[in-house]
Amino acid sequence: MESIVTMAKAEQTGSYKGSEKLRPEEMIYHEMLDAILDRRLEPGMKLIEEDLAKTFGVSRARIRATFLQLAHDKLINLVPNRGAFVAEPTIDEAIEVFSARRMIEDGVARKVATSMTPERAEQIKAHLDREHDAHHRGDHRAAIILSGEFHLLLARLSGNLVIEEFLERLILRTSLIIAMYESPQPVDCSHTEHDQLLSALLSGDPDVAAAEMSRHLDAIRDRLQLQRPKPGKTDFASIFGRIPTSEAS
Amino acid sequence: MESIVTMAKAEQTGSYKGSEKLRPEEMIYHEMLDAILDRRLEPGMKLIEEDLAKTFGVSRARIRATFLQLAHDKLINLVPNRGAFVAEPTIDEAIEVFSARRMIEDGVARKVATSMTPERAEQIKAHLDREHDAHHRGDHRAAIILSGEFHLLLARLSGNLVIEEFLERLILRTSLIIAMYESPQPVDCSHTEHDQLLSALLSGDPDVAAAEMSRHLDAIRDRLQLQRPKPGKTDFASIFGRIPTSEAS
DNA sequence: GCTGACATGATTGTTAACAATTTTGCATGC
DNA sequence: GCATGCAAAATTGTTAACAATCATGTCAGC
Repeated sequence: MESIVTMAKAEQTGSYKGSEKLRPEEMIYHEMLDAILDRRLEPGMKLIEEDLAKTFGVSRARIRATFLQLAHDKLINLVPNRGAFVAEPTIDEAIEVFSARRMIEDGVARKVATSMTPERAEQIKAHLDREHDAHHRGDHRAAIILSGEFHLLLARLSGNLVIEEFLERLILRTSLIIAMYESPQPVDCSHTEHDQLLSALLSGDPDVAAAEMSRHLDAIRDRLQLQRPKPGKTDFASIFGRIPTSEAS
Repeated sequence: MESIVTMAKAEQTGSYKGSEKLRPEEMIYHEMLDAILDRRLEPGMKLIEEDLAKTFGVSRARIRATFLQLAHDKLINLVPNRGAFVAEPTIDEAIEVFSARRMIEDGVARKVATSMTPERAEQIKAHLDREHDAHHRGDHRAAIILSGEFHLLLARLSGNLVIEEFLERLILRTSLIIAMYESPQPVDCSHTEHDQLLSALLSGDPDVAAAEMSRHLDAIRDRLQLQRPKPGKTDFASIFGRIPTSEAS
């Protein structure tokens, strides 16, 4: 899996679709990923097998296999005999994802800080340039994806493939969470925070690096509107503040 | 997912098979999991769809879906047009799994140590009793599984579902690694180490707890024979100490 | 005796049709 | 007007057959 990387690469060149020769199964997975993170597929939306099969020109069997992958990454929900729905991460889930990330990425920051080399520093700086660029272009979506890839880059530099893969999944979930809960006027300051993070990493002090990472992740979380559930299309319970018992309007 | 828990429960009562009414898809997943961890399915073994389908009395489609799940947990390898094979974790993979576990479980130990209550202590002690019991019964397999469940219990007490699920996968992989690389005469002292871990957790000091956890995980790893690859059935390269070029006997 | 092409069998990949289930719409009765 | 039951449509779940691919064994040629 290197979806985020692939996506970010595509962001640079423009469109993601068909920019590389992927096997159809991977292509479909990435297309759907793309659509979910881009909110063309809204949280809660029903995903009908046959429609998707026709859209992509493949059989339902392949769609079902893709569903299993997406469900494993918790980007969709699979309900027996009911079908597949774009995931709607709850506030509790969102909080747990950030908590898990802090737990893991503290360790990542520690390792990266204590194994820093000029070469690696350059790698990180090069990535930060791309982030700044996307931000100044006003390309919000590219900024979110590159921001995720920044964290993935650090995981890679930490030198543990297992952690890297796991974090990739968490970052995808985070992107979905951000898409769901971001403020109406997105105050996207993460690129500044990434600069500060680089400084902390360059200090070589693992405690400083970990503290900065925690602060950064908390900041992302706190910029979200995690106070009340953002009502989905039919979330009457939260709209009217009570458990739905009948269909009263 | 609560496979390990389910399996451990079954261990108590005796056989795992069919001890609970699971949906057939879950049943098959658990049966295969069971067989892999129990080494009835040896690492590298080919898994033929039709044979398994007949064995379990289901269609190939369901077997294929199960394969996707197992492959996602890295318990089998899926090779296009070739089929499914029981995973053969390499030494490097094994080391990375332990490294990742240390990274995560250090944090788990910290959290559990700082949130200990008499009730939770009792929960842990009760589990340790079961471990000792299995050990004195000489039930090696139950001991391995309960040992894994001990770590999973701590993850649960740490209060993060994301971490818990991730760690469950890593523990499953660890079980496979242990099955592959354990010493001929298994010196299974982990139950003693778990006692020490409990002491460290009860101290309430997060640093002490984390240090003990690291020591424990390193100890498990160091008890394995991770120096040279354990030859599979047809690993002539390691048997004869050279690259295979022809079929010379 | 060894190499390589070829045919054969085994296995995976794919498709389409059928069965089971759920959802939707409509009519009926209160 | 509203709930209930029923029928129809839509959708998922399952199966079996077919196509494509890979592994194996055989045999001609050198």
